[in-house]
Amino acid sequence: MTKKLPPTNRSLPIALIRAREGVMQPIRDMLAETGITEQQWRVLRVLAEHGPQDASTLARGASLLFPSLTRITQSMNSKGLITQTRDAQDRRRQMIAISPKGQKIIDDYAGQAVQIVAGFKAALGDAQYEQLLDLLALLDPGRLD
Amino acid sequence: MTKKLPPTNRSLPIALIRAREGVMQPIRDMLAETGITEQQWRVLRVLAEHGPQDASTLARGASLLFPSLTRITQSMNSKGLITQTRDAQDRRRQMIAISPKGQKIIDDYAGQAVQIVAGFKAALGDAQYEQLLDLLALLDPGRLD
DNA sequence: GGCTTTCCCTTAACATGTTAATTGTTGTGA
DNA sequence: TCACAACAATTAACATGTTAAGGGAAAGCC
Repeated sequence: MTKKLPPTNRSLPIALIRAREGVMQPIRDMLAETGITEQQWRVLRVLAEHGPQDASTLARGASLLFPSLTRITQSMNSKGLITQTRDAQDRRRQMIAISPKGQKIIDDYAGQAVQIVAGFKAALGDAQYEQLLDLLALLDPGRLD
Repeated sequence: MTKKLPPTNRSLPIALIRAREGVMQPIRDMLAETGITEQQWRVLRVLAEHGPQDASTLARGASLLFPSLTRITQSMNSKGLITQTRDAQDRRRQMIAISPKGQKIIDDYAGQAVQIVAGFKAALGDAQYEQLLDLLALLDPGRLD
């Protein structure tokens, strides 16, 4: 029995890509006027939610690969959105914190972001929305929070 | 009532990223030995499933942006995985077809790919798996197939 | 025909994803 | 203490994501 690939419109990886596309488009539109990218927005959110932390923790929290995070934090530091300080005890480790300027972006746009997500929630219905999050969490490789 | 952002671990965009990460990792591991990328695999799959087609149709089918597709097809053409011919009637249009070498990759690895997806399907259960695909389709911006 | 508009695709520029190699630091065991 | 493994972060190299601009070809209009 030669197993055949599912049609691409029922392919899980492709469905994930397309769903992400659909969800991100309005968010990207919103972020366009802030001058920051979607990933930089994630970094700010994680820092605002969990406070200052080292780069490894931040990478996990924002779901970014380390090399990406290195570039992103450099860029955000030069824009004054975050601060980076080397840990005194372990000089390999770097502590990253959100700056007032970064916090202001979060404060200014959190409302809009909530609205956008609320739109999707309404489109799916609360129950299905929560179930979707649950199912997605099952696919998450690092769900050890 | 100041609306607050949901915790990042219940954020839909982030959940989509993490789920995609989890699903793609084993697929990327498989593709590593083929020498092609995840996107090139998608292109081959769409061409194998739907036959030769112009670049615009292929871009939609493989969920790739046009500039990405231009680079990818150039690379795949030089590797002999696809063929590109300009349409005689409309010389703006480009027809793209899978080559025997490209088809061989599909044939050789389709079985493994099916196994990997079957693993996720088993982990979620058939019903939940299908429901996940349905929910994701609702978020797809271009679900006009 | 000549003009504009529209369409299909390509380039360009910059940011990120991804893997592998590298640098600087800390911990460890002989 | 000294060589060596383990660790945190960076750098490099290449592919893709994303937006904007460009270039050639077809379609419409006068």
